[in-house]
Amino acid sequence: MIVRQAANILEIMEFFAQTKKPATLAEIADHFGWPRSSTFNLLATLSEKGYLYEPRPRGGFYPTPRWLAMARMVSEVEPLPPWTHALIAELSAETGETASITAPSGLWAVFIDVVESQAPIRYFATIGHRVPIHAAASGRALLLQYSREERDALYRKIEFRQYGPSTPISIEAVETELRNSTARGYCQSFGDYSRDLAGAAIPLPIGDRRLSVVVAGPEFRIGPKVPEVAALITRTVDRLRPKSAA
Amino acid sequence: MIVRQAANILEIMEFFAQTKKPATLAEIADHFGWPRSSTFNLLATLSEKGYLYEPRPRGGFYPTPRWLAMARMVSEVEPLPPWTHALIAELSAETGETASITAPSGLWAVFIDVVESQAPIRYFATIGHRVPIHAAASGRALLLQYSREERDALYRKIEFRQYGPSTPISIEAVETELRNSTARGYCQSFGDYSRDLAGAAIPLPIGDRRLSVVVAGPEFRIGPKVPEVAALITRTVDRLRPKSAA
DNA sequence: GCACATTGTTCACATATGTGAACAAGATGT
DNA sequence: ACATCTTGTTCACATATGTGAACAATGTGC
Repeated sequence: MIVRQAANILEIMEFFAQTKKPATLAEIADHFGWPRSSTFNLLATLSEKGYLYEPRPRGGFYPTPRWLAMARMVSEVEPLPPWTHALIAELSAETGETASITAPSGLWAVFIDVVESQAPIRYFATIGHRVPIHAAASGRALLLQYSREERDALYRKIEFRQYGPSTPISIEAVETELRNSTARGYCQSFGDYSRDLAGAAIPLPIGDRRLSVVVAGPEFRIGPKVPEVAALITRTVDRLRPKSAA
Repeated sequence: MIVRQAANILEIMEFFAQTKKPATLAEIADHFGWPRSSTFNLLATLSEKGYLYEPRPRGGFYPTPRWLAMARMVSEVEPLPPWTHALIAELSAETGETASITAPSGLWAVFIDVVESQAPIRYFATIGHRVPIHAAASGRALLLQYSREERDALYRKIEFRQYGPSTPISIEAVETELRNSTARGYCQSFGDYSRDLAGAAIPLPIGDRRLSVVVAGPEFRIGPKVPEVAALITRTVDRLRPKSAA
């Protein structure tokens, strides 16, 4: 069950992150098509808890810096080492595609850092974006770091869906693709989950954390270049990763 | 009406900001005394929206960097100039008390930046904290920047409560205190809102924004020194504020 | 390797919650 | 200064939502 009002306050914050200016109750209500009264309750709750304020009289609401203070506190734990951001920045610049770091989360691979392509047609992904762990290059690069027992535990929960023509829809299909990936030296996907999307990924263990790097873009553009993109990822990781780290 | 589930996800985030480590469903449910099933729904909602993930298998949930990305986006609009943080940092260091920048929000003054005292007994305030605009030194320093008409509009909505012996409980009492503050050169409060709390504040207009600086602490410690603290605030603002700015 | 304890997940129902309609307060234009 | 339009606020009721109990899956100790 999705908790509507919990989701709504995230929507409100995302709205402010986009518009980047104060908004009145009426504007917010209209934007989402919510009743005034419901919007009123939400804004009152956020204000009372100190997360929203009215910068100027009748000038509408805006988030307080409290969000930033809170986000900083949670993010200073286990921050990604700086070289990982440099890594995806460089990969994105070299390839012109979107590059990301992903982490496992149950049955999903979650994007925890993203540098977007600048191309007009591009893979639009944001931090927090999720893809099924077995049906994406990034996810399979995570699965490669699991033991067979751990993977089996996941497989039991997955309901295999045919997202696209090439989606692996059985445990065996996934395991086969993993073996192929090991032989090949990288993971790849051609629309396995998202239509028209292709990408290359490799595992990126850091300390005891299981992460992966992925470069992805429209199939027509990146498709033929997947092997060379994969090679570039490998080379760049080798160069940027400190020798001391595992 | 307070929207419970909206407030709850803020509670969850604050919980993570405090503990700074992943927590399982059971831990969170126990901490708040929530039913497992309700907690499950909340965590599922946050995960689905990309705000929570499970860093390692069966290792519990933790917020994704998406919070940080979002908070950064909203906060890069109208950031406070750097010298304001230097200002309260210096004031806190010099006085040993808590120093803050506040902004108006309807009937409240909201703390938008805070440097806490290091003393064991101290004014504990966080970014987002709110005090009634008419019953606190910081708030009155904001009111001084309003026109009489604007203040009247606020007065109509205030329900005057006797928070402490010295709380101004009428429009006239507030206006008198404002006139005294102007004559005195600074705003002060001795337990007007919070028991045992005293403070000094002055207006701090920046561009078209109406802000204030306040230094506050336990009455027994800061009480006798309020005039000299106020003088220190004024001097320090004069020194740090760029001459070009209004 | 089995029994027990703990954690995670589903579902039907009682009840807490969102909302439409009516009202109040401000803003806008003449 | 008045009438009109827009925005903000309250409240009672219909209904969407939280939750207890029962179940499943996983971890732990012997």
